[in-house]
This record gives sequence, C-alpha cells and structure tokens, in this order.
Amino acid sequence: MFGLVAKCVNLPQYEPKFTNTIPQLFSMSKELTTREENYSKWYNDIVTKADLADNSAVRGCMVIKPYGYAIWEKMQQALDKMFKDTGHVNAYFPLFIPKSFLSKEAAHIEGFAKECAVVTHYRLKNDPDGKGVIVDPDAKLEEELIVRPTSETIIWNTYRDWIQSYRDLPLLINQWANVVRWEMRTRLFLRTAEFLWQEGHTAHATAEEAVIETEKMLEVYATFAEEFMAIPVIKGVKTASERFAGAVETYCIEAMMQDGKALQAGTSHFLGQNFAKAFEVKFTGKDGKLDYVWATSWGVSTRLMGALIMSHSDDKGLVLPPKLAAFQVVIVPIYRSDEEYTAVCDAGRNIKKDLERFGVSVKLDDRDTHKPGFKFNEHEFRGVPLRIAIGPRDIANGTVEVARRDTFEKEVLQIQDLSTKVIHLLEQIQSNLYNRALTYRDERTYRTDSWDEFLTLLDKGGFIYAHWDGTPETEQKIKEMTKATIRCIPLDNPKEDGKCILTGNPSTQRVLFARAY
RNA sequence: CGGGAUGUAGCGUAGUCCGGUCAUCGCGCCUGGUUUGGGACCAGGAGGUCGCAAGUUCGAAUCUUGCCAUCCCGACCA
Repeated sequence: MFGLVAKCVNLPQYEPKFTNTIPQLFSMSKELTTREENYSKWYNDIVTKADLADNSAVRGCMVIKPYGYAIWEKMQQALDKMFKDTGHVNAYFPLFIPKSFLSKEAAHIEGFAKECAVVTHYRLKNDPDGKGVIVDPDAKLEEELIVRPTSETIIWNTYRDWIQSYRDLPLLINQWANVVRWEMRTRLFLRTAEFLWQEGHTAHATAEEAVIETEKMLEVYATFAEEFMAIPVIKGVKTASERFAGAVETYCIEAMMQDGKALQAGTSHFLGQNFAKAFEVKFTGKDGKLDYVWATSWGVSTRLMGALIMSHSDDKGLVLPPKLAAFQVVIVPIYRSDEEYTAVCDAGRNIKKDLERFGVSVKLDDRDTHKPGFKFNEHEFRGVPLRIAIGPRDIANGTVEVARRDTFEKEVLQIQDLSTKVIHLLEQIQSNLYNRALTYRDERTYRTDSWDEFLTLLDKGGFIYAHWDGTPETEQKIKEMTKATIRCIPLDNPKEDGKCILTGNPSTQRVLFARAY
C-alpha cells in the first residue's frame, strides 16, 4: 500500500543502504568450545557469543540481549495465543508481596522462605560521611515487602474480592512477569536470580474441573515444547517431595538435554483448596452451599531458552527451530562492484518481499562491511535456520543458493518457485530437529532392574525407567547415593509389578529417574 | 553458603614463584588502499586505574589482608 502511494507521487523509495541492525559487537574466537570438551562451557559460549544474554553487574541476574529477547518474544507470542485459545485472559499483579501474605499457606512459605528478596526500607539519604548514599534508617517499612518468587499469595488475596458465586467461576487468568528467587548458584537462562515467566492462576467450582484445567495446561506446554521448540517431552506427575510448595499435585514435562541430563520444561499444579483456605476465598454454589474455591497454577520461564539451546545446538553454534527463530531466513548478497551490490540487493529485497507475503521472516544482510564468508559463519553461529546466498551468477541464471543450518546441506534453487520451496524447507528443518531430538532421547532411555546397571547408566547419562517402592525415604536415599532424582511418574505409565531398584520392596510401576538441571 | 580454580585493552592471553623501561602477543576496533561465491590482505593508528580496596616497600600486575565477580564440584531450585 505504501509502495503504491510512493509510486503515485513519484517519491524515491526509502531504501537505506546500510540496515545495520545486526550488532557489530559480534565477536568470537574462530572455534567454539565443543560439547565433548566441556558441555557447560559450550553452553555458556553459545549464550554469550550468539548474543542471547550476558551476565550483568548484578549478581545472578542476566541481561537478555536483543537477539535472545526476540526468541523469547516468539515463545511468548505462541504461548499467549495458546492460553487465549483455551479461554484465558492476561492481567497483572504487583511485584511486591506483603510478608504476612506469604506466610498464610504453610507449605508455600516453607518452600520459598530461603530464597526471598526482602524490601525493608523505602528511602535513601546522603551518607553523613560524604560517601554516596545510605539507607535511611528512619524510612523502615511497617511491614516488609517480598519481591515475588511466585504470585499465588497476592493473587489469591485478590481473588477473595472477585469471587462470591459459582457464576464468577471459572476464573482463568495468566500474567507475564518477572520473579526473583535468590539462588545460590546461577547459570544464564537455566537458573537466574531474576527470571521472566508466565504464571497462570485459575479458580474453579469443583476439584474435577481444576484437575482438568491442570492437565489441559500441561498438554498446552507439551504441545508447545514439541511443535514449536521441537523438543520431545515426557509428561508426568512429581513425587510428593518434588511437588510445588502448596500444591496437591504437580504435573510436569521433562526434556532431555544433549548431555543426557533432564530439564524440567514446565509445570502445572493442582492446588486443591489450599490457597482458597489460606485466603478465605469461598463461593456460593448452585445448591446455595458455601465452599472453598479450587485452584490451579502453571508456568514456564526463560529457562525454556536454555532448553532450546541445549536441545538442538551443535559445535558450530546455536541451532534454532524455524518456528522460534528471530528470523527464519537470512539473505546474503554476493558482489564485487557497486553495480553488482545494487543488483543483488534489489534481487534480495524482492525475494524478501515474496517470502514475507507467505509469512516467512527474513533478514537481508546488506552490510557492505563484512565479506560473505564472515556472514555465513556469523549466521550459522547464531542459528538462522535457512540462508539464501545470491550473487551475479545467480541473477544471470535466475537462481539462488539455499543452505540449511541443521544439516548444512546446500542446493541451488530457481527464484520462480522459491517461496514454496523455502516454506517446505522450513517445515522440514522444524520436523528434522524434533525427530533428531526424539531419536537422541530414545537412544538414551533405558529400563533396568539391576542396581549396578542403574549406576552405570546414570554415569553414561540419560533417562532410566526403574521400579521404586513409593517411599520418600528410598527416593531420598537414591538421590544421595547417585545424584539422580525421580523426574516424574509418567502419565502414560503401564502398571507393572516389580521390585524397587534399591530396596527390593514391591512396586507397581516404573518411574523416570535421571540427573537433572 | 562449603571445597577448588581464575581475574591483565571489547575478547583470548604472556609476564606473577625470583618485586625494579614489562605492560606481551593474537583477534577485534579506527584510517587509507586493494579485495568480496566459506571467517580477506597490506600499511598506519587508537585503546589498559593489570577485578576493587587497604597494607608492606624507595618502588607492586608481581608480596600480604579483606572484598567483589566468574568457572568447576557440592547443598538449594523453574
């Protein structure tokens, strides 16, 4: 439309020669630490060198850089749509929670007390000694405020005013927010003191309905992980000791990283009437009887960024599934003279427009400050799913060279039907990444009834289905002896009589063991 | 928070044991030219309170103490 206007009044189209939106700061050694050399270092290198995030001046807190944030925004968009499609709406609750709120649910405060940031004062003043500012001792708060580690308490305190009747139910609310948990040891995206997430908090008239909601949202997470992130997950419920503080039942999805360790990728909790009772949230039912409301909460965080990186990336850098890539296609012009530069960039812009018509996101890398080879490597490092190279030779032939990030395969394609081919390729990359991750996981998933083999397999890394006698004591013992935890009791688990891997006591089903992040 | 290691320019590093023109080298950055189908080359140039703060000394990147940060291993966790 704008193009048409421009044409009518014959205005020159604004086409800046340098659309330098790719950070110039990009710097890296020619070699990335390999996964085999040092998996942790490999992960950190990718996060920092692909410009996803950096450690900040604040202990345990990260700066999410534009390229990393763009991926998080893609995740948000997809999830937000899924939440809305399942009837939820967004709202926002305060960052600060009065200390007294947090302590109203006994298990909840028990679980979070050790990692809370606390606001005690509301004012600074000049240091009498002349060195900067100090906390004004006269500005002490009557009641301390806790920086939310999660929002159940402030939200249920609010829900008390919103819910009187069964007609007010269900209440299906989500919020996108930041939370703070004062972690001892932090790792970019996987565990930071402050992180971004979404937390759903729903209220229901019956336990059945709340359980259905809990399971529905677990399903949403599993679908998102598999269809968008291209990460296969195992759905299950946590054991009592791994349950969310204040939950009756915690559902989760567990994914396997490339070092064979498990990563919890999302949780959905059935909270029973615990929070309703703690915050006196009652409703009158159709039958006129007063009852406490049933609750759920569910969340995924920027930790998913860590899962995404660790699932698909290789020793050449980040690999992104097309559905979540900041941009799906990068076009790299190849040229010698100014005339060639103009010609290939024009051709590139046309391709970009065509692809964008089909909903493909494209970046034209028309920087004339870097050579094509440099750009190839840079975009590979940053995980762009598809690269299109176009040079004078291609213009003469009506072709382009297309290269896949996941397999490094290249092919020369006709420009005419490029859009269809590109869309097809992006779909292929998306499913290839999923299948690759699935194969990887299945090859490292074992069943064993022997304790010795259990130990050997754990050291190799992977998921192990083994029998457990169902007691927290045994679970704890196994954890102490092996560092492995019960990731979940899978939902689709067949019942099977057996003997506990450690104690030999009777067991009715296998559970999923792994070392975890 | 416990054990171990590290901290020198934007990044990676030499020098630290044996204090004294030592602040070294590579990448990156800037300027000019030649280049451009897989990380260009040549020439010139800029950039550092040696993590921070005290102390020892005529003199500290180097020795001492404290603090901070990062990494690895534990405990805790999305």
